[in-house]
Amino acid sequence: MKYKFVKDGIEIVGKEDFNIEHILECGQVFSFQKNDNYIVFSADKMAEIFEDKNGFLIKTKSPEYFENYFDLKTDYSQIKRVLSKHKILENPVKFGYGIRILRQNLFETLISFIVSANNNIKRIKQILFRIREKFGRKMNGYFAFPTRQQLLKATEEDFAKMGAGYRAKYLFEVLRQIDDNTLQDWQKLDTKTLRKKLQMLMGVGPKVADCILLFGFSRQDVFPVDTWIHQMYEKFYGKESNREKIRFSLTEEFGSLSGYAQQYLFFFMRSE
DNA sequence: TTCCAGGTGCATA
DNA sequence: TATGCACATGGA
Repeated sequence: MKYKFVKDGIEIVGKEDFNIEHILECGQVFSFQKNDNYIVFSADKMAEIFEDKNGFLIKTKSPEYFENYFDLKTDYSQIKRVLSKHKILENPVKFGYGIRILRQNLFETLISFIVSANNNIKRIKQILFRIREKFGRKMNGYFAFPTRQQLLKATEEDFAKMGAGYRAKYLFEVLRQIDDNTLQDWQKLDTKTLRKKLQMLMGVGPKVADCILLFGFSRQDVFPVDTWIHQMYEKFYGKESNREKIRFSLTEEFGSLSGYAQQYLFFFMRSE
């Protein structure tokens, strides 16, 4: 995929490997709005994405940040070629052709996916927007995602009032289990060790850990198994199984491309 | 009214 | 190690 930096941001040429609807609606991210165009918020940055007949314009004041965020240097055509050879992924890859796995802010990803547990996407988005509004820095026309220091001011009741439900306690606790540098420091760990570290955090089990690994730490060798993937697996492979076995089986099958495979499947399943 | 949503923590055997 | 249950909330 070709892209270039322009005056207002980044210009994406072509539509085969970049589709903003696929990217934002495939369940990997919750902080975005759809008006006439999509607007996405990440940490304290924002971008508005415009579509024209040749491709897309990522309008932003932080082009380098969003070049990384949208993973523009990775060749998704190649990934899709390999994955399409798996029977189960043939249609999902066609359907979600424009998906890219985002490289999201670590702290924001941690908080977001703790909120996501046993919750639905619409409500997850609402809760996270309230957290931004109440504790994030006011920017020009939007709110930044709060830093750990800002969120330390929140009480458990504050999180509950914002709709977090029983996860309010997890949020309150996890902020005190890490310090300001913990997640950055963990980047040097291998995936298996990092996964164990994450699961020691309050509200972080196998599924949430895998999402943080994939969408925050860019570890594409993990395969988050949620209710949708669980359903899909039992339907397609025709056998009952538990999440841990499914996770093992699918990471064996897809290896270093597990995370990509998972996103095409998840997006496809949810569309049906 | 009951079920479900990108599950996890905790008690129990 | 594995299983069962409780857990906030709101839409279908």
